[in-house]
Order: sequence, then C-alpha cells, then structure tokens
Amino acid sequence: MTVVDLTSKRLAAVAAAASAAGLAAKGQQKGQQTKAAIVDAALGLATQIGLEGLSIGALAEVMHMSKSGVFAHFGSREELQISVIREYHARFEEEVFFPALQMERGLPRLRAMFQNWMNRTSIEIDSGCLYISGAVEFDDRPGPVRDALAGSVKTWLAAMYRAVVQAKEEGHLRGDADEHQMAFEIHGLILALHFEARFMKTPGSTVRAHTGFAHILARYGSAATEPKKSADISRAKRPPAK
Amino acid sequence: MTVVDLTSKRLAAVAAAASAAGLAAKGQQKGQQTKAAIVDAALGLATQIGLEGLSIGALAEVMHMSKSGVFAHFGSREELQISVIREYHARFEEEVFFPALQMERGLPRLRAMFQNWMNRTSIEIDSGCLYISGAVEFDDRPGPVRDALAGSVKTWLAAMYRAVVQAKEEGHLRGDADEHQMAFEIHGLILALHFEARFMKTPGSTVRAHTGFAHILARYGSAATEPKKSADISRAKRPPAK
DNA sequence: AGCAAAATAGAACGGTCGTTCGTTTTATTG
DNA sequence: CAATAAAACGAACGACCGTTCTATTTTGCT
Repeated sequence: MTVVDLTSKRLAAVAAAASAAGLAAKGQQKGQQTKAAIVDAALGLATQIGLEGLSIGALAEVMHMSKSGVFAHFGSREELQISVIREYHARFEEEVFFPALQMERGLPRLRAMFQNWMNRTSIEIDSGCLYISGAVEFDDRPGPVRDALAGSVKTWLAAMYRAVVQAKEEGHLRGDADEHQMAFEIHGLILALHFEARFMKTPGSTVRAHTGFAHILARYGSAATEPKKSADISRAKRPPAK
Repeated sequence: MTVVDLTSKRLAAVAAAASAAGLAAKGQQKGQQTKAAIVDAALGLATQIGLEGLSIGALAEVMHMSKSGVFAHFGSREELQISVIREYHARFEEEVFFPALQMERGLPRLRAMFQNWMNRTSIEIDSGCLYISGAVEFDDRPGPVRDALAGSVKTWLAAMYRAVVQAKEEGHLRGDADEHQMAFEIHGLILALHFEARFMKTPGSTVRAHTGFAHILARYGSAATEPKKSADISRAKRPPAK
C-alpha cells in the first residue's frame, strides 16, 4: 500500500508535509500517474528484452516522452530497474500467490500455487519471466538491482516452501517427505517449462510440467491423497476437513 | 554486408589449398593460434557476463590486443558470438557427452550423462552456463546467433533423450515409461540446480539435484535396476511391479 | 636473404548509452 | 488569478559500442 515511500526524497517530503497539514492526498498527482505508466511500459520492455537491455531511450520512445523526462522520475537507471522489479513482484503476488491463499491450507493450496505459477509461465512464453531472465543477468553482478531481484525470488520460493510444509502438517504428504527437496523439484519443472517452451518452442511443454507435478505428488503424497490416477486436474475428492 | 565473410572465405581457401597440395596442415598458423586464444578468452567472458554483454573492446583488453586486431579475426560481432558457441559446444561434448559414451548403453550411460552434466553445472556455478544464459538472452531474438545456440542445445538434449530411449530398450526402464517426459524432468533438475546454486547461492543444491535424479529413476526404472544406491531416501518402498 | 601475404595497430566514424543542466511548460494551490 | 512548485523538454557531455580504413609490423615461404 505504501507505494509512495519508494519514490524520491522530494515526493516523500511532500507527502509528509501534506499529511502534516491534514490534507487528504487521495488522488494521485499527475507525476505519479505518469510514473506508474512508465513503470508499466518498462515492465513490458524488460520482460521481453531483459532488465539489462532496458534502455531509457527506448522507454522514452514508447512513452512519447523525452529521455530526460522519463529519467527524472527515477534519478538513475538502477532505480528504474528496481521499480520494474517491484512492479513485477506485485503482479506476481496478485496473480499467483494471493488467489492460492484462498484455497484451504495444505495440498489444495500447493496445487493452486503450482497451477497459477504454471499458467503465468505459460502466458510468459511470449512475454518472458523477469525472475528467470533477471536471475541469469544478475547472477554474479552484485548491487541493489540484484538484491531486489533476489529478495523477490526468495520471498516467492519461501512462500511455496511454506505451502509444502503446511501440506505435510495437514497430513497430505508422507511423513518422511523432504520439503526442501520437493520444492526444489517443483521449481525445476517450472524452469524446464520456461526453457523448453520459450526458447526451444517445444510443443506440449505445459502438459509435461503438469505431468511432472503429478509424479512429484505421487512420490511425496500420503496414501490418502492419491487415490485417483485417471483425471489429472480434477480434484473432486476433498480431504476430510477437521 | 558481403564484405564481412572475407575472413572465413580466406581461411577456407587456405585450408583447401593446403589439403589439395598435400601439405600437412598440422601446425597451426600464427593467426589461427591467436584466434583460438581469443575464442578461449571470449568464452570465459561470455560465460560470466553473457553473450550479449561480450564486447570486443573488453575482449581486446583481456588479450592485450587492439580492438581492430581482435575484430579482424571474425569480421563481425555475431561471428565472434557464434565462434564462442561452437567452442562451448565442443567442450560440452568433450566433457559431458563423450565420456558417457564409453559407458554401456542404457541406464549406466544415462547415469553418466547426468552425472557429468551435473558436475559441469556445479563447476559452472562460478562461471555460468552458456546454454542457459544464452537461452534467456536470445529466446525471442531471431538471427544466426540464436540459431547456432538452439542448434547446440537441441543436439545435446536429443543426445540425452536418445540415452533415455536406449535405457528403455535395454529393459532398464519400465515398459510404460514416457521417454520425453523423463528427459523433461531431468532437464528441470539441472535448471533448478543452476538457478538455485548460481543465483540464490543456496547450499546443498547439488545434493538436491542428485536426489531428484534418484527419484526420477525410482519412478521410471524397472524393478531390476534399483539396487544401486537408494540410501538417500530411507523408505525404499517400491510399488508392486505388476 | 628478400618478398608477398597475413596479422596487428591506430585513428576515426556514426551511433547509443546514462546522465546533467538550464529552460519552458504544465499543474497545483493560496 | 497570480504565485509557486512540479513536470517535461531539449541540448549537450563523456563514455563505450561495432565497424571501417589505412598504415605498420610480423610471419611464412623460396
């Protein structure tokens, strides 16, 4: 919610003064609107050509603005990149994480997370995944951009790991299931899907990833959670809620 | 445009003339030596900062040469990048593929391939894997560089797929094993290893990948092929074979 | 040795990059 | 409406990019 505090000191000072004066700063100032529009366009560019390939000149052209006009909103290219990462993080949460939270704890939620993640990756076959491309571009390039990226990725992977832990707590997984190992293998499926579908254009990769998830569940799932084998997605049977 | 290929044409002509004259062209000309040295240095740079980040200026500095001196060996940056890809391909074959060929067909060879691949990826935690970074950089950037990259990757993945098929032919895998699916899941393990080890610096990723491979074998392997090493998963419960 | 060819150097080109600065337009507010 | 602050512009800078051209050095051959 407090998106404002990531902007420049100047804006923060303005906001502080406004709230101190008791003024309602409900509507976005013009500047923040255009900044949001710039970040949106920048995200579109970055997912296609990468965070490193993102240039202010190209961004200005897309926005029908001058380079300096775009630049002034961020103060540096790094800050622009970080803004893009934050925006991607927010959308990822909105699209993958939050919807899954509405499923019941345990396997259903884990299933939803994987499904949403896969759906997003499938869509990103055309646009590209910032987490994956960013990881490659910044894997040994230290700095604030890498930190922001690693932070976002870590947050998401931790969330998925938590879902695995909860699934085990709920008795949906075998007692000897290694949660970290399971999360690792799930992550591998997504990466393979992204690689083979986006780079190699291999058809049917989505089905491959989905089948792989079923295989992982077959290994780690407890006996009660695996009585079906014909329908892959259909999760009609609901485990006994306590 | 047509001026660019004069280097390769010249070299090809020289080689052809030499072989036609019956001369033993074993000793490299000076130019080819330095070219090999340049490609070697370029490969080192490209694995760290990516094929796109590879610049002739930086390469010249590393080589203690002038920019134009380096450039003349390739005629274009794209040709340099393609040379780097070819060199990487050769080393990958030498290190991963050929040694595995000396193992007996079937599961032993497949095991060796994965092990060599994993070893290389583990080493590349510091240097980077050109196939992975290249796939991200060129996933929607058509051209000869992408073609060379995709060709190399495809060749290797096809070789691994062939090993899976042979393992099934040898009776080392279950009769209903889906070879493409198995190759997909193996690929995912390598990608997850690379991602988590190189970008996230997660310790123990190598063990994760290795355990994942054991899990895949446990699923696809025929009943006879299990007594190798199943110590990591304590509960070696095997499904009823038939 | 000498000579032709190959290899390298050096300077320069047009281009794009991120960034700075001063000015001008636009929006907000008293 | 006028005053003031925010936002956008436009030109310029220095740095690096790939590439071209010409000159110079080094190599290979007889």
